[in-house]
Amino acid sequence: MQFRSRTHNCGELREKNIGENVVLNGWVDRRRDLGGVIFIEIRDRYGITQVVFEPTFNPQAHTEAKDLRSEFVISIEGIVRKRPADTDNPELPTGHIDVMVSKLVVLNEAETPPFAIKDEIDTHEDLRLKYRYLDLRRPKLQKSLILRHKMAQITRQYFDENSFIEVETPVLMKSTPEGARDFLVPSRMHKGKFYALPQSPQTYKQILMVSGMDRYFQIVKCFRDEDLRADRQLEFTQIDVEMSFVDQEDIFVVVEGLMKRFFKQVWNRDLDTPLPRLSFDEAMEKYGSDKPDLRFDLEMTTLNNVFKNTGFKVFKDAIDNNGVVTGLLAPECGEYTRNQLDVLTDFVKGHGAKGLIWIRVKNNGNGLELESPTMKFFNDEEKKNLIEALGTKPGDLIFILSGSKLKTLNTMGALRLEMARRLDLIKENAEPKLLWVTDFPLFEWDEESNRYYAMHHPFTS
RNA sequence: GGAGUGGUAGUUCAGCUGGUUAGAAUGCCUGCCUGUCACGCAGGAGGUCGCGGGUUCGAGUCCCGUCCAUUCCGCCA
Repeated sequence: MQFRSRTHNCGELREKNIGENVVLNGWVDRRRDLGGVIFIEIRDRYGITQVVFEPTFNPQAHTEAKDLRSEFVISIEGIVRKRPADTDNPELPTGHIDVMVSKLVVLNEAETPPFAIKDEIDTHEDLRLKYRYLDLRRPKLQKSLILRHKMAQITRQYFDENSFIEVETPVLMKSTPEGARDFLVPSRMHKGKFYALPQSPQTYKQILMVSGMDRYFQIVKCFRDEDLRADRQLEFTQIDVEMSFVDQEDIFVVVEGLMKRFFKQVWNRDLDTPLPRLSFDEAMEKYGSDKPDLRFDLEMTTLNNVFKNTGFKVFKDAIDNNGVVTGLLAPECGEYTRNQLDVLTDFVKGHGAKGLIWIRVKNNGNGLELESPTMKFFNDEEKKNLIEALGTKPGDLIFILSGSKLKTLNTMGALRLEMARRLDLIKENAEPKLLWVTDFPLFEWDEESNRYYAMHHPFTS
């Protein structure tokens, strides 16, 4: 069948094109058959354009258009027209015009798709993955791919401007002792032996530094054979960088420069630099995480000083064993029911805590009163100091956890995030809060094996 | 490796302490409709209730097993 190749994509026609004879190719996004007139929205990755079939203009095309269905791939030829008064669609960039069709060619028919090709769907991921080619037609996913492309371009340009060399490193390599499990590939030539897939290009980039390459980067796929999480895949891409003859400050400057450029060129936002910095110790004590979410204010407070002479055995044991007593103030949660508190107790138990101490803060007429099954273990001075340390008000709820330091702080950090979710503190369009976490310990004490083990370090892995 | 939650129409879900013909929305099909844009209106089709076993007069519903999905812990960072 004869048809012309496309003259425009589906996102670019404007009022200045009125009167032109154009050819569009794309997928049928939506069909509105009014009987006498048929509107088809035709979609490609650039956008959507409404095309019109009218029997008085072209009866044959109008008749053929009755059989169009979702996701048919079509080619249309027609005249760009200004839409009649009051029928513009301000939602579409192309919404001031439509195309009166003189010729329709169905390039491919389609079965009814198992889910709608639009952004707002709640179809389960397994079905979306089964029909990945359909899912990828959705504008949202197309935007994601385009975003990745754009960030890769920015990354290459930025590092090139700063004298970095992009080097591809091998994918089939010898196993190296990183933390995670290696993916293995059996070797045909060396029977019984295996290649490992890289968890990161760590060893190669160090060789490059020794070789005098001086500044290297790579946008590189890495593989870790560990159990999945919602935000964790077996394979992922990282921007890998290494520099010689530098100190920590130089690394901050280089990376902040890249982040600044991402924000500007991708979202047209100005990112203030230098970024705030937080030491690992401070991050753990205040937020219970080495990657704290600062988009909301809840902070944890270490209470070791408040309870340094306590008679409460649980706290005393923690403090004597170099552990921690940490508190979290949940504002205006004093009305939480016993049932809600039990759910939260189960939550921290799931993270390895033995239990959760909760205290309701009340007003008894002449001052604050703390109400909790645990209160009998605290003396008046401890109560007073606790109120002071947390700055609590009537109606608040206090949580306390105690135990070995990192584990307990981590658990409270998880509770902090959980409370933020429950209190809806993380707003949908909240400003991103970037920060550096510095001064990571090189080794961490492991209680179970009774030995130190190496912690990962943000600049080496 | 462990724990929780879920699996019912193409899709997303409802279905109470077990009880007549398993529902809704949307999608799909048919008809009507010349300016819609989530078009509208009328009608219709569509189900091995994940699978296997058990309890019961009777199971979508309760029990056991199993598979799959998902979230978290461990793990990883």
